[in-house]
Amino acid sequence: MAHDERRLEVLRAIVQDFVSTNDPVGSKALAERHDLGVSPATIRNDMAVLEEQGYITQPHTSAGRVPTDKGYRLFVDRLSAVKPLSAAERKAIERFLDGAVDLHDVLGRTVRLLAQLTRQVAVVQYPTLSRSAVRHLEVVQVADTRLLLVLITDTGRVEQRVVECPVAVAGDDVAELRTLLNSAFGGRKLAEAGNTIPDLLETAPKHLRALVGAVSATLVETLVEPGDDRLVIGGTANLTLGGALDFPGSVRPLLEALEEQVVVLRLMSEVDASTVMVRIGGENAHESLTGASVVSVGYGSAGRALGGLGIVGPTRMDYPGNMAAVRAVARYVGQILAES
Amino acid sequence: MAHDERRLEVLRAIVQDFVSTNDPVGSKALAERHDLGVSPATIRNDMAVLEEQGYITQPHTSAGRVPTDKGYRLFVDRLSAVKPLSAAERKAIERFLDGAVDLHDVLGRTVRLLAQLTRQVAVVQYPTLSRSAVRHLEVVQVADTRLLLVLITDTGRVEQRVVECPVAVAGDDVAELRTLLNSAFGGRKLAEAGNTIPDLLETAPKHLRALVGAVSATLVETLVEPGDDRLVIGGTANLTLGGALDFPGSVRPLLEALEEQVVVLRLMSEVDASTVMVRIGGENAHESLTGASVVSVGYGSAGRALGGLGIVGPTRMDYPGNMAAVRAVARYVGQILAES
DNA sequence: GGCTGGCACTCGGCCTGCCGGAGTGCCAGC
DNA sequence: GCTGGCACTCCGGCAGGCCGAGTGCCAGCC
Repeated sequence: MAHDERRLEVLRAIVQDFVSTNDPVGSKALAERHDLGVSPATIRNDMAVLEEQGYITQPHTSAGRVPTDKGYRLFVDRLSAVKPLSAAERKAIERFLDGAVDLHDVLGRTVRLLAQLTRQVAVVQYPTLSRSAVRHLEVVQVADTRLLLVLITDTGRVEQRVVECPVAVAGDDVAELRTLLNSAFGGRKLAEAGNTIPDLLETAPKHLRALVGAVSATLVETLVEPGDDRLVIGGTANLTLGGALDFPGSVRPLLEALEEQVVVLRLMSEVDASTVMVRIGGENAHESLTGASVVSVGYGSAGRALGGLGIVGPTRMDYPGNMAAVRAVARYVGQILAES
Repeated sequence: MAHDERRLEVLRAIVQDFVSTNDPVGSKALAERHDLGVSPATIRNDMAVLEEQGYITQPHTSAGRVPTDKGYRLFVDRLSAVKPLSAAERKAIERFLDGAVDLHDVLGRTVRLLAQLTRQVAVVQYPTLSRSAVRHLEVVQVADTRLLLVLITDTGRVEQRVVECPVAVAGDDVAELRTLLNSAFGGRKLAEAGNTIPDLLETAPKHLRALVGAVSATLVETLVEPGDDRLVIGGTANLTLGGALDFPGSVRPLLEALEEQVVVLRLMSEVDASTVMVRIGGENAHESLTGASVVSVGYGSAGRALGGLGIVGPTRMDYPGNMAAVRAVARYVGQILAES
């Protein structure tokens, strides 16, 4: 029905206006700014229906309307077209990310870029260890019974762990251990590494067994634990952009949740490499995020999500623009990591 | 003179009261809360003098007095006794930092600990590369003409760089290169590494010269550039603790400066391992910090400062307490890093 | 000479009442 | 089913007045 059509059009107009002005939007202003072809009075009727259906709400009588979480949801699902990035923005992405010297640098630049592009808080997860493969394992002796195990993944991530050995380690053993480990784990996905350990223990020369056992135990602990996933966060200053308007309960709990990382990591673990995920306000499981929206997507190459990245901001955000930015940045990061 | 004595005592009382209550403090309240042995009227006279000398100021007529930067400076220099940490706090430091698995973890815990202890923003610098020594250099081939150089320092820091080689690298060359590099740089301070390069180039087997050249160039670039120093920041949520009172111009510029890192890195480069440095308000060179105070100190072992750590907060802070916390944490971190 | 109590003064914060504007809901008419 | 008109509501800002906190100054006292 043309009737419902227009009502959705009104909702779209409300969302757009409210996002850009940050003021509750009234029927008159809507009629002026948008070519809806009807009078304010008619719009009022539509608004009353929209409010009854729960898509919009009034902060108080005689204020304009504001979209609810449900309203934003409908907007994102049905009313927003994908907004292509401007040429300048594409250029900025390239300029920003090219010339990064290592993974740390790539992700650091990514988070700054995303924050700048979207004017929101940006979050980038390091490539998940469990989905990465071993490029190289290095063993360095630091003391008689203490080794430093350095893991280098195919995504360029480097992790280190100190391994306490049950017995003193001879100098020659280190080299032997190194080749042993690399031939056992090299090229393998870390998620599968656990399976090869029994084999490895069996075939290892006797004098190395204890050593191999200790080292592989550490290795497995390091990668099985999802708590070892890392996060880079940037643009927190953007939280204060909208004054106290965007986050009525102050930005404090949000900052705390971001620093805690646990909450955000859980979010990132749900990403998918092909579709941008949007969680609006109350859709977020964790309480500290119920006043915020999260736009996230996985990055990686060939459909394999290495990790997630995204933004966190007020529910009053430019969804189409931010979704486009997040997707574009993720693609580019995926490319860069595939190259190196 | 007993006269001046008391005036300083009044200043101390003002600082203490203002820090704990966040309200401008008046003569009457001062006389009640502190045993100054004189009447409010006398205190008023002293306050008038202190104000004339620039140690305190009135936000407006008929409000109490508030210390100026100069007042805090005098307080820190002459009026504050070192406040020993409570047993519980010492315990907390140990509990928090023990059990860290690697450098990243140690510094991450440190920053959380400091933020929690002081209720301010905490900043921890990674051990400076130039002051560290090479524990091990690892070379991994990623492509025909591309090597991954991994540097492990004696402080447990791991850095990686991709090296583009002028010629294709043979598999055997990698192992040779590795031993060569390690015998040349192993155990050496990175700051001196540059000097050994000419020697190294001369003694290197001919077929490796180009390779060695490329690798050592990357190595030097990595360590000479101070921009490669890293920072961990935590507790930014604490900036919002005092409401809008502590940072009238909003916390925005401060958050931006912290994320920028450059400003903070410069601060950290000036630390000294033996004395806690306090910069109050306008004493900070950078404009974004003129409304804040910084308490910092170097950490390390045996007088050698590996890096800096500290806190950033409002000028209205508990200087003695924060100085004690910063010093204690730095000591403990130094110990832990010396052990590993 | 320095301290003290008293007193007049200042000024910000808060509460009150008031008004205008924005926006709504409803209704009758087209 | 849309539209113009109208009465109603309620927020936000403004002016005025009061109160309290705090000061500066002065005369008197030790």
